Amino acid sequence: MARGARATIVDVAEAAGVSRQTVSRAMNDLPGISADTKRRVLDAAQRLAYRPSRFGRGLVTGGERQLGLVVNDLRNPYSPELAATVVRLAADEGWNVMLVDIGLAKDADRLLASLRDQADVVVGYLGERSAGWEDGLGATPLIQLDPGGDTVHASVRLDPTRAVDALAAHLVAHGVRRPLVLDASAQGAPSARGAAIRDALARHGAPAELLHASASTAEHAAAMAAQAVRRASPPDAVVAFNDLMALGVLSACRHAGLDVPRDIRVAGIDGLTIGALVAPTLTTLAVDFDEVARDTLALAAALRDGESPQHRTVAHRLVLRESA
Amino acid sequence: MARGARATIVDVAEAAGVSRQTVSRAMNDLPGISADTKRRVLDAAQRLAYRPSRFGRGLVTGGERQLGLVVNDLRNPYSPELAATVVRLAADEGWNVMLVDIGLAKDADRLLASLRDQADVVVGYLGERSAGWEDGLGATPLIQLDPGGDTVHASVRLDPTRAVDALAAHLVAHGVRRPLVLDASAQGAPSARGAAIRDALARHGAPAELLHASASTAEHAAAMAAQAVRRASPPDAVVAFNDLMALGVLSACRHAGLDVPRDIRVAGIDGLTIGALVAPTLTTLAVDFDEVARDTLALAAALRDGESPQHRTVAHRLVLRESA
DNA sequence: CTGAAAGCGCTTACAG
DNA sequence: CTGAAAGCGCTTACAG
Repeated sequence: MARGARATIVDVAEAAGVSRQTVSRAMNDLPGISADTKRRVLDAAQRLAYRPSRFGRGLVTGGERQLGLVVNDLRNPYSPELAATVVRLAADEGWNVMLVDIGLAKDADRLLASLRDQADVVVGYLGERSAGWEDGLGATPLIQLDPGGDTVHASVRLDPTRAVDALAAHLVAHGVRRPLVLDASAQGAPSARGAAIRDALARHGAPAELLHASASTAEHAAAMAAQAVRRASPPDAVVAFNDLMALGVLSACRHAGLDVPRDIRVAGIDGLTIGALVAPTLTTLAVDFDEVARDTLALAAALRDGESPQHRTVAHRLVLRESA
Repeated sequence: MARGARATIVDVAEAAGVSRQTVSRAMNDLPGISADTKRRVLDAAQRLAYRPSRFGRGLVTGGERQLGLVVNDLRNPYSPELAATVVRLAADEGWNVMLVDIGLAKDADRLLASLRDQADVVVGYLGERSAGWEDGLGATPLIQLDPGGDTVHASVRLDPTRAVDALAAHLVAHGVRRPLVLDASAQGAPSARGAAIRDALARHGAPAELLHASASTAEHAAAMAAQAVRRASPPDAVVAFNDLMALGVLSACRHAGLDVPRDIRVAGIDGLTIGALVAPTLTTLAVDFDEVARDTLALAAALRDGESPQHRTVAHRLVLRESA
């Protein structure tokens, strides 16, 4: 055994004076080995700090299933809430989860290659990088989470249609007449959900102004909301692209001395846990993370077994709280 | 190639009419292959949906470094904030991160075995499970995050001492006389940080009442705080075991019609991002996640290279905001 | 209860 | 530019 190199099964076999497969028996709690021999082997293993190579073992056993989970920015609580659910359910079904934050990555190419090589199935939000990723992943199966357009890959989509309609009806019923939709999209064009909200409000008789934030952060949203509420004819409701932005809006309203929901109503999208902790608690269109995670794992299992890509859809649910 | 089985390098070689190492050259963008041959190989690979086995490759290349990150409960934002930082910095240094939530796991044994086999180094909060885990991990190196007592493993500790003292001084200077420490610990005995806060307050002339929550959730904290503020002689400050509990306290105060910080001051520990978004913004003892993650990765690299376990300490920092 | 042989899927020298 | 050989570290039958 070379100095500094990791011990292999052969090193342990030599140290214990047995054959390789006897070492394998001892390490894996297999039958057909005397207690005495087993102890001797385990002692030698410990002495050499022996750890079976996951590659050697995986080559013959097939290895464990590894799911590559790609999120956009773990600093938005949406990502960890989803990741938490996926990690929990994945563990129950025997998948390991390799977590990759593509939003913060300096070296996206390396991460991509890493996912391609290390994960059996990749699942995630690719956003506008979809095209490049689809190439970079090669033959590694991909499940797209809420893809913008059509996709040849498996996908789990979110459908806000019904919840958006319910929210619009609720707002209008409570007297909202000048709603502002605080959208977020890199290109400056309305996002799909931004457009859906605007359309629903219009249908219910309260045409909305549409504003675009260049980044979907609380800070951006707070800054834009602070400006909007200072105008001569301020909005009487703000529906934000996501809960994080809605929190920023709440913060701006508070600093502007506005009472929510009396002076202005605020709603977000995502259904983050934190929305129930803030003051006022946040009305939102909630995603059922459990359902998304379950669907995702079902699709992943199918892909891994060589089945063709499937598609699922999860609907948002209107959760009325204090803010709207 | 068997029906349903994954294509191997040999299948591609046969389909393309070349040898295995020519396939390897094509797949890995190595030199010494004609453009024509390469295209033919890549075509065959695509046709067969060929994906190089990470085990076959890892066996000869040594494979990528895999860090097993163990968190206690991803639903507490502390875990994802830490995970986010670790994932980001780990990616920069070429580590993959396998994320495991031990708090939510049904089958901790399987997860442990999985970690032992799949990760090169395991890092995490083991809490009261330390003993069992240390055995279960076998020879896989472990870095304990903020271990309670002494440990033979590498560790990154958090040290609240100075920040706690600064907080106590601040509270007392602002007239606090009847502080309540809302602690959390499974055994009902004061936690290390609970005791540190109590001692610091006593030193500064404001002996505190110590209350134990059985779980460190916002809900538990809210319930206990709601009771405490209803008493004849309510506390004039609450320092919570962590930010999540402090958020629960804020919520309880709000529902009780108390103004924070005028009627009662509230502080937490952790420095969660969300603390800056709530109303009022939360005073806290912040952990520098970047420093923790950097230290962790440094220790992990050392362990992987066979060096002996090291120990680091990261100090909390008092962040004064509106709530105290 | 123990061991000799074969093989998992890949890459790395080395020949040609 | 291409291929035959060896070997990475393990487990799975199969003999004894």
